[in-house]
Amino acid sequence: MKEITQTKQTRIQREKRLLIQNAALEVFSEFGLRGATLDKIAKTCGLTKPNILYYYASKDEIYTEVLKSLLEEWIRPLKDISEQGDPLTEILQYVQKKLIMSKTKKQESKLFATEILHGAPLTQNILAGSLKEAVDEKVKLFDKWISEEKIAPVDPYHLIFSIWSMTQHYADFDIQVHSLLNHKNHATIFKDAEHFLLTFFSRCLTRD
Amino acid sequence: MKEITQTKQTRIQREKRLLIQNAALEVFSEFGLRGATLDKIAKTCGLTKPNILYYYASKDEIYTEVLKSLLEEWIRPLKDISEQGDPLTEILQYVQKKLIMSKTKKQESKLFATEILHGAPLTQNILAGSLKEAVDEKVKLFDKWISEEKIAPVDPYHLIFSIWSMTQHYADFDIQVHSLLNHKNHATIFKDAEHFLLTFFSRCLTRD
DNA sequence: TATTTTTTTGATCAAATGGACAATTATTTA
DNA sequence: TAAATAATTGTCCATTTGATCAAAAAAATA
Repeated sequence: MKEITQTKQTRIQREKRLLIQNAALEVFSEFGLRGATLDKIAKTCGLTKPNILYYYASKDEIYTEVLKSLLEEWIRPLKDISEQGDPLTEILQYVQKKLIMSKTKKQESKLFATEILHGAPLTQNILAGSLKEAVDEKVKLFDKWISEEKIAPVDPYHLIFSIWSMTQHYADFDIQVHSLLNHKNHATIFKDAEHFLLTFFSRCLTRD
Repeated sequence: MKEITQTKQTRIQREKRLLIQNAALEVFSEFGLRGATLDKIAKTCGLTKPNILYYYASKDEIYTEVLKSLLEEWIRPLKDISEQGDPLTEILQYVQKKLIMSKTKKQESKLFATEILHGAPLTQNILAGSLKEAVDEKVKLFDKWISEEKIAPVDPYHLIFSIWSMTQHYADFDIQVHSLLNHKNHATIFKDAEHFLLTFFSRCLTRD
């Protein structure tokens, strides 16, 4: 097995690769690329180290693959913002979706954050590529909504940044959030966060 | 030199320790605790590896010291929020200060973010200690301002989280920000961000 | 200046770790 | 079922890296 063409994958190959990816996500998100070891990943998924290297040529290749599949998922909700819907509703729904992702995809959020934080060595092209495309498209839409006076005038890029940062904060900085909120119930925190964010953004987007 | 009592430090000790700390900040913020090597730190400050280990017992000790001195600086602007001032002005000034810190202390921001992201193994006690104290005090103040109807009612904890996340985003995710904004001029980005944030928060805090 | 103390460094070590490989085992296919 | 292919693993290797230490150099002190 040198080249795994997507169509010729064995059942075992599919299963094991997925197994490895899940373990890798867990380990990479906790320890980062350099802190993660093949041994840790191996132990996490119950395989041996050489067996992992039978499916992936290198540690870096695992990392890249995990990150790549993550990124597509990461962009998707943004693309769901519809020109047809009510502007404020569409944006608030996006905020909600992103917050839910922070709640249910914490590991993914942390891995992505670590990658960007350390210079995005493996994702620079994606940032400048498909992500930028998706963002630019929605920025145009927001500008249109602003010119039609359907939402208050704000810089659309910075609006998107604010949604990303505020929602992802609850995943990336969960330790801090929990620590400062006296380790309050997880569900409660997210309920409060949701209420705060929706209030916040609707106030901001419905004023001249 | 076994125990360095703060008062008995040599001139050389003070100089070299500072030299090492600066280099360590640079390297740790770029590569994280595990990605950073003593060799890199040594090369960055022009010392040899054993020489560094003459001043610090271990790599972890360097990391801890850098982080500790960073944290005090990090909390300070929060403490500056004054009960005497105009509530909205005080909060907006805090936002401004935090944004300036993101601009001028990018490395510190990234190092802190990485630490929290990976479970704050060395700062947990500080989070639960002095940071929590400072936050709780300001939360009380915000609650007071809300009850006096001087700012709009919002959850003060989440308000603080939102300020932190939105301002620090411009340091921590600078790669992404620059990439999506066509590598626009650095100063311009921060000017736009400032305008956005001030508009944003004043809208949110001046409504029923 | 002579002596003591501090600082610096070259050489070296042990542990961790990514990866290679041949031999073995399991699975698929003809 | 036999042959071929795929999957698994024990063993080993080379490199990296945090840390040690004794000897040399520099600086401080008496």
